Amino acid sequence: MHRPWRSVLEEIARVVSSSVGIEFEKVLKGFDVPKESFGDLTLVLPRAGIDPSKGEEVRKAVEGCSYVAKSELVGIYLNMWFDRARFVEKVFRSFVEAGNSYGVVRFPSRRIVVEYVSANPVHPLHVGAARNAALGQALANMLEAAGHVVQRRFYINDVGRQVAILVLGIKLLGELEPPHGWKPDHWLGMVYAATNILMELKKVREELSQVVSDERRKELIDRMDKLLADLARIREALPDAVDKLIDAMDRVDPEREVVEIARKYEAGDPEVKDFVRKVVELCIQGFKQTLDRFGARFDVWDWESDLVWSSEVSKIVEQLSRSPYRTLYKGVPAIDFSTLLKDPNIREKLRIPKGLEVPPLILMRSDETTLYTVRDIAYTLKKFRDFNADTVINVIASEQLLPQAQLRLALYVLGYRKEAENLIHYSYEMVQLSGFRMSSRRGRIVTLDEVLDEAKTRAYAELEKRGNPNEEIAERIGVAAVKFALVSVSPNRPVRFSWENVLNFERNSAPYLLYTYARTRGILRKAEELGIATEPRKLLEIYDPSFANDNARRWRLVKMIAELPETFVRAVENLDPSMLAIYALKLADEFNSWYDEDPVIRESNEGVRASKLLLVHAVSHCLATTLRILGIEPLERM
RNA sequence: GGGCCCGUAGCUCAGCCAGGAUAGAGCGCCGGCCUUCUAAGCCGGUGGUCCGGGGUUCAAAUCCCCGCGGGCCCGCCA
Repeated sequence: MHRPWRSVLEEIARVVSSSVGIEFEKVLKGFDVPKESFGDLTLVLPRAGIDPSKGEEVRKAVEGCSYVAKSELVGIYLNMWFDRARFVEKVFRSFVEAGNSYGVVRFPSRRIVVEYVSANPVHPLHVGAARNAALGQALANMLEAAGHVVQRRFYINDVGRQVAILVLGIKLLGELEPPHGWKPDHWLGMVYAATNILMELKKVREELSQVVSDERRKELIDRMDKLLADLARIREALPDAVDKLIDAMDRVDPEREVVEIARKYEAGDPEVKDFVRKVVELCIQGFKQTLDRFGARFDVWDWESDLVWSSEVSKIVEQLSRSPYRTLYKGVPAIDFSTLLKDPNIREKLRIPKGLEVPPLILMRSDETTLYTVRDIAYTLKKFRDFNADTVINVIASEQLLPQAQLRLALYVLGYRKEAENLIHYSYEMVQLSGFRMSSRRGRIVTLDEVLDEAKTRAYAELEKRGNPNEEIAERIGVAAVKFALVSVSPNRPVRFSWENVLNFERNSAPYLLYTYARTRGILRKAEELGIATEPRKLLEIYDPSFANDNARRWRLVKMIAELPETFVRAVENLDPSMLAIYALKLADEFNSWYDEDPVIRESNEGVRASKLLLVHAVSHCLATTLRILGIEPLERM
């Protein structure tokens, strides 16, 4: 395991530990990276549990450590300057020896299921799903890099009202073939929204036909206007279909039909089953195109309906019904968690916030159809079972906190304690649109497809400006820009979507990182063309370890190279890939500054040039490693 | 009413979980740098009651409490 930074710190900590008799771990915690003028490393004495009066003693001990060239005691701080040449040697050796695996640290391997995206198959994926996809893939990549065995799953929510509404729309339209030029999920999304709106309009009109107060009447008319405006927008795109739906809607009782479709589907009625599956599959087909483009891959696609038909869900209902926590809630069977939640240990084990009140989990509707969270219990168990998983991670927006808590509690009640403890709700805040609220039911969404298209267009324009337009490269840059924008902010901070934000191509962006990487590759390529050896092992034979002695930028870069494994460990422990994104940006910043003032190839001293080339290799590798984890494949040229 | 998350420069965000020395980037704005490894770059300048108030501490953007503002949730939806 190559962790140069860590091993240097450990060496110093050992010396300190034995000199003052404070535990090694405690000393390690006392280290901090100070401002540059204060050295490379500082030991905050009180934090390490060391009395500042013993400072001089510790300082003398530390000076005996081979990596410390100089030390200075300033108040409670013991500032240390490293022996740069020794440190450089350590870092370069680690880098070369580790080869491709430098920067990632293997953890004890676990089997982990990551469920992500799992968008409702009734409309195209929107920017919210994109954040999920970006986070989920980065998370899965990161865990894999850490040595875990990861399985990626997509849960197809084909049971329930939403799909039934879409199916009704398709049925009324009488065709399951998107018009020419339409991506299937986009078309279905329109049909879904139109059907939804028409159903609501019908309800509003019915209420209006009865006697209601003037105030209510005003409200209803207002709502009707809004619905009509949304409908008009859809009609612009699909006039024939909408007209046909308007017409057909008059002849049916849509509410009844929807309930009927949902009920028959759950019951496994062969005809309905066949038709619903066809519709949903069409939507999934559209999803797959987009997800593929976005780099979100899945090992398994699970159909929610399969769980219902296989009676796995009813078994859960049955088991829960026998539980002592069973109660009646508004006349239907439910599970009451309130007694369970009085036990603070259970709360802690199941990671349920201390003040959170969890409402009862209703086991089934009065018409005996199933409910989402109950179906999810069966699904969770399936995920654990199928993959023999140690951990299951659900990447789901924070708005689902409550049902996810119910899920863990229900597993606990069922006796699946290990599963309950190892089910992680990987929560993230949603993407907000400034200006308007997305509503898939109204057909008002910003789709991932249009965001990616726009990103590509902008990247293409930029490439054109530089005189080498290239479709494929534009696509990769565009997709990377969007992904990075969504994954580089920490998950529990809401992302405000704006085109400027997501399609930023300047600093703090994927294009900036890709550009920087391409620069590193450019140097190595050019060196080879000039007949300069660039093979790291060869360079290690002739390099000059003192090349950073009098150069702040070279030195900073070496330290940053040493830092990657530590950043990686922290990112894995916190399940936070955004830490890697932040690291990559800082590394790129430092590299670009260095690049500008300190030429590599024109360096006349062979040893120094070898050191510089090693540094370029290392930066190149660290950028590539972080980018790949974030789901971005670096480009050799831009 | 209760809960979760967020509040740091005009804007977008690091730093907070593991408290430490004058709080960091980018965008924007102003001014420089392309006969020298890719200017999607570099250098300099501008810009901050770290939402407010208490508390803990030798030390608080960071921990605790109380407020305020914003997003989300509290459904026989998913």
